[in-house]
Amino acid sequence: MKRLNKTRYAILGILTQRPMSGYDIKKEMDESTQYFWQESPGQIYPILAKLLREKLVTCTNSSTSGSRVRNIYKITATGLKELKTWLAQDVMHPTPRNELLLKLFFGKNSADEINHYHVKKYHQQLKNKLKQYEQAYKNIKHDPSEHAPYWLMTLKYGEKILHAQLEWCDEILKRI
Amino acid sequence: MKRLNKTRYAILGILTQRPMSGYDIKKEMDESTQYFWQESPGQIYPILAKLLREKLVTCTNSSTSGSRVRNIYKITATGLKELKTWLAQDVMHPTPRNELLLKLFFGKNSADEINHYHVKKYHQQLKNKLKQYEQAYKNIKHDPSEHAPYWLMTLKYGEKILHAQLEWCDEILKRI
DNA sequence: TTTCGCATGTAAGCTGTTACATGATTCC
DNA sequence: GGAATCATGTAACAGCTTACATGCGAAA
Repeated sequence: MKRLNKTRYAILGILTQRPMSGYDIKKEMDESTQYFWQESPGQIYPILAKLLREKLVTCTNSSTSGSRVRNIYKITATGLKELKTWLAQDVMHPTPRNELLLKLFFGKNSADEINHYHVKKYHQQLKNKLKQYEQAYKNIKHDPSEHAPYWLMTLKYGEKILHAQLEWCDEILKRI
Repeated sequence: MKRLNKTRYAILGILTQRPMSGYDIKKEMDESTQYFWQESPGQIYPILAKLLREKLVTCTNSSTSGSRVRNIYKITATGLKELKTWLAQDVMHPTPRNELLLKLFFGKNSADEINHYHVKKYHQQLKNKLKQYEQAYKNIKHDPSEHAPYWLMTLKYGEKILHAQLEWCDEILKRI
């Protein structure tokens, strides 16, 4: 089973919203998908060039507007088709690594103050994240985009998980 | 901020249970940490050799027992010290990628039957996983190891998350 | 004028997986 | 005898991050 490049689909997907530059794509992801999908510029630019060669996107060089040069990419009909094909394919669910759990699993070798500290700190970070989710929720609710219902589903997922994680922290902190 | 190799600590941590061969380490992880940490043989063997060179483990070649050759690795005092240092260091919490959420985020470009299918299938897989967790829970409860309380904490985490994920699936399946 | 954000890209390097190679032993 | 499992390893390469290089325009 070969691994296939999902970055290309993430980029194509973002481009269904509107034509964008590589820089815009990065920013867009930082504002919307950052809790379950991130890309670095070192990935985006080379893959954008590849997508262009494969004619899945077109590029208009907007140097005409008097301001600085920006490469604006737009998804093509072929690109949209390729995206839809991928969307219909079965999803892989690899178990992500969790460093906190690994440390806790070996917790016997550590002082319990240390184990407690790790969980406590995690708890604090989760609470901050939850606030950001609540803010994002407000923003999307007023978004008239047709995509909004789907965005809400992914947000809902994050919230549910966060609450479960917070509950777990509370229980663990009582134990150690 | 450089990334540091966590595989070495996973291996050292497993070796605190008892001396083991590379093969055993793999099996041990498959049976205990597989829901939050996995390693492939292609990682384990080279890193074991490296740990040996750094004197964090020792190796006794048990060809004497008449059976086939097995390299049994044992953690040294230095190795244990290195493990403990790592255990005390702050934990990084990178957001793992989630392909299902990415597809759902782009769900507007897909038929809703497809979106529904993905979530439904995920739901089924989660239910199977939950059964495995319940089995693992029973096994650990009867384990007299001093590590057992910590193992239970990681298991608890998995259960909490699973329930949250299942709930989310139920809600989403009503919507699409 | 100098700093910051915009904007695009490249190169190096690490992590980790997959696939392959090899051969012994045990069980049916 | 043949299959499955035990057991150790290597090579190729995909994927991704980090750091770096470059330069424009706007604002302070």
